[in-house]
Amino acid sequence: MLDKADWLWHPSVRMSELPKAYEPQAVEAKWYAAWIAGNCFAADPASAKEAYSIVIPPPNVTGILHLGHVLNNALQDILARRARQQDKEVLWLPGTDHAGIATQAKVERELRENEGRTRRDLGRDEFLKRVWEFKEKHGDIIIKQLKRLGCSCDWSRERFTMDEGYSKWVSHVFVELFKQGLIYRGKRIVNWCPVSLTALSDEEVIMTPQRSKLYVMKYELADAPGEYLEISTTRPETLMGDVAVAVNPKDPRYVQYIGRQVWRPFPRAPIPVIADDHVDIEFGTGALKITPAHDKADFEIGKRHQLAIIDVLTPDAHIHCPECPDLDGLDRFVARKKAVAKLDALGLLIKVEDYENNVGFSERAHVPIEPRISMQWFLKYPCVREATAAVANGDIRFRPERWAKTYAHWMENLQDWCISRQLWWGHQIPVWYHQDKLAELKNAESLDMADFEKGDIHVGLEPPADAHNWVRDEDVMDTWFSSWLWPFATMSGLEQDSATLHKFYPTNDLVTGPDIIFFWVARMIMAGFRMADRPPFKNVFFTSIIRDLQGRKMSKSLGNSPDPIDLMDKYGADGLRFGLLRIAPVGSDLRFDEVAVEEGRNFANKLYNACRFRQMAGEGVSDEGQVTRDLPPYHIDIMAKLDVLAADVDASYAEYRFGEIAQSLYEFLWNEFCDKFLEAVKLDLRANATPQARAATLGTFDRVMSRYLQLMSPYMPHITEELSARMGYVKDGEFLMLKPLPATPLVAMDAAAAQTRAAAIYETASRLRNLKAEYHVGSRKDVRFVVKGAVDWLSDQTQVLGLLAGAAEIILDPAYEATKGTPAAITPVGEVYLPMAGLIDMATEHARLTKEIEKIKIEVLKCQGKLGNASFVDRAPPEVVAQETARLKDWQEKLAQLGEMLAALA
RNA sequence: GCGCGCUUAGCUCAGUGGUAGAGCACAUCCUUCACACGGAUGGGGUCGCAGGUUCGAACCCUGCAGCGCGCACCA
Repeated sequence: MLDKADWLWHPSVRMSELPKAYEPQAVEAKWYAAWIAGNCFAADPASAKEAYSIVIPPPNVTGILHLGHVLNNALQDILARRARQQDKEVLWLPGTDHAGIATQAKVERELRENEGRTRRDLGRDEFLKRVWEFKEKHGDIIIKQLKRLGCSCDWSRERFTMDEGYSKWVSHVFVELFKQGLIYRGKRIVNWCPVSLTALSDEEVIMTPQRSKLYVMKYELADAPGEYLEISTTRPETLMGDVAVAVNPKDPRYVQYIGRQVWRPFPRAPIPVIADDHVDIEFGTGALKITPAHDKADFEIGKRHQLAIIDVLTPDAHIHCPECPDLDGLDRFVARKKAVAKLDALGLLIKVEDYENNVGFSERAHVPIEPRISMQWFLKYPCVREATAAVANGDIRFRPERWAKTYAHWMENLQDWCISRQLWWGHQIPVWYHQDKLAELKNAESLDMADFEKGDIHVGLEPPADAHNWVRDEDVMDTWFSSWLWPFATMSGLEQDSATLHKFYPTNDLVTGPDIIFFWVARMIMAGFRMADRPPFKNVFFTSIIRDLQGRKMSKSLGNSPDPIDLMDKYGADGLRFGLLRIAPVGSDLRFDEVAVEEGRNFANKLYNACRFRQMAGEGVSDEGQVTRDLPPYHIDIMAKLDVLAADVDASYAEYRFGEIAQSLYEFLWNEFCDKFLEAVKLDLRANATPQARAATLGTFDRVMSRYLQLMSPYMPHITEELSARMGYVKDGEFLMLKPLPATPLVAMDAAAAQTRAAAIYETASRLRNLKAEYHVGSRKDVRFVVKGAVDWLSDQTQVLGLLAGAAEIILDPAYEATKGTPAAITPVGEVYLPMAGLIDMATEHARLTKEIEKIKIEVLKCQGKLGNASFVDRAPPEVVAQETARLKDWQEKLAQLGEMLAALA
């Protein structure tokens, strides 16, 4: 048994003695600790209950929480908590990702800044030791932050993509796919990041429009001095790697040149003019220089024409060309300028045009990537057909559905995945090369099962027995090559946790951002089929991408990304969750405004105060007996509305319409429960109320509130748990979060008649308040209304109506003869009059109006002063000027109106 | 070039065939014993534009414009 003394509300502390404003911080920490102590988040694979599971999209192990995480994880928490209320056995499996490039880059930067050393200075083993230390130091920050948010993950099952068991799976899959012939090694053009010094997959390259230049130059024909071929290029710095000039065979301008040679200016050498269909006749001059080492298309053309490959760039994108000493060693962009100057000096530069083209940038290092030939490992995706079909036929359902199209399109155009990275932090490729064959293998064009079968390489989970004769491949695998196994591998170390896997795989819901649909979602689906013959999840919910109010993506460099921890300090975790969820649209991006979180906090406060009111109003003597027709209509009405709310919430969950749920919960509590019901029953809670009325009212309150708190619990778990405990809605030692949802509605009878009456009273009260305001007695409590032609049941409700309308008395007078000019309104309960006699004394009213007019005149002058001020009009934002202008107009109208009233009095 | 979204009040967004909505902001009133993180009242919208379908269109269809995103190409 857990010790409750330090966290449960002490009975001697009454609500009424508590602060007027809800203070979430202590409450949230207290309940999170209680849930952990109560083992509330643990998933039991042996349970007989229906299983419900989610795996967390693992955040980067050294990352820190941002708003995207908050939205994403709040949604998962809501789903997990809702499933527990539906009495399911819930597993929300947490963990972190080793994030190869990101983490390694962080440690390398720290190393450089603190010690002035590089990873190579340390060597692989020592460096990896440092990364692990870094991970130990920073690795649990984001986990702690998720706990602060209230996430109900089964922390006993926390996994890391480089855990021993997990790593074994990664290698195992590599070995399997290699033996299946889907993984091979080859020399290809890859996306090379010259800062991270590694290959990248196509998905890690961000195409960005750039303002650049198109250079037009000319190469002299070798057999016809003085005759030139014009060529356009954006990359003159690579021309030392040119091995040909290509033209389209259908281009009449150039047919005569095909098969002849032109002079490459530097290093000066003759290169052939070749014909290739790839060349676009329309573009530039229609002649294309071919640099197979530095362009993907050129590489293909080079292969078709058996051209040589001349690599003129180093891995960090400096020129390597000893034959051109003036360029050798220069950075690629410096060399570009120099090469252009050289061409110009040789008289070969014709013109330079401004030109916009797309340049691929490294996702992490934010520099242009370099197409580069290198030896890399590639994967031909497995189970493509099954994975494509699963989404197309609805076995896996995407929400919003339109992402299925994006997925299908990508699946149809799959390119082999470059899975090797020239990093140290990650899962090292489980391939060993035989010492004797090393040189040979290094230069091999490709490497696959054939080499394995010859015994030249070893591919396996363990090193070969005679390890000293073998050298292990130095590369590690792409991080996503481990994350794509996440749903499966987290539930099964190599020593299979078959019970967990059996109970909780496949998972029910995946909640993630649409930006990683290719990186992660699609690949997980393929891996799921490959590993378990089944899709890894049934539903994928794609969250909104969070932007700032200007519509820009949140980013560290823009500084437009609020720290969720600050927001939780200010507004509480519940306030942040609820506020964010309430504005999250279904299919589009979300523009974040801190005001939303403030509203979340305000809402928590409203809820807290509604409960505080109930506790102040009476001890726990509530009558929760049968709901009968004898109850006042307001009671039946609010209970019926609660039933509708529960049904609406249910339907919205089925459609994953989370914002709608939050909105319904918000409106019910604020507009229906507090503004209407609580106001209508206040009389019954006063000291002079009958004990029966009082008990009935407390009974209705408790029935509605206990169910309401339960419905709200997944969104605002802490405050609802707190209030349920304090109000006695859950027993000591039990938890609201584990309490199953009620199976039956509150109101079994037909509530229509009562609801009609309640609605009529609320509607009438609103009309009467309106009437009062219109006649400038909005704040007066001493008004009397007279109802003529009242509906027959109104006599029972005059007190409530008076309270709601802010009137001293509601008089039913079928024979009432209103004096001419008496304010009146037609209401659902009859004609209502507001006799003004005695309400307003001529002299006081005259004085009031005069005073009012003086005040307004000053305001008018103020506005006129501002607007008459040229610098204000010039400098203030247009909306402020418009606002002032509108204010001025308002004041002037008011002034005129009051003037008329004053004149009428006199 | 292909595809997908979006366009409704000053702002952020709901609203899918029947009298235009919410929150915030704004204006006025109220510190009345749950809550000023509150209550009441009010002003404010040719629902991007143009056609079409319909008794009736913010909603369905077509076209156009603007904004955003993804993919492909880019010498």
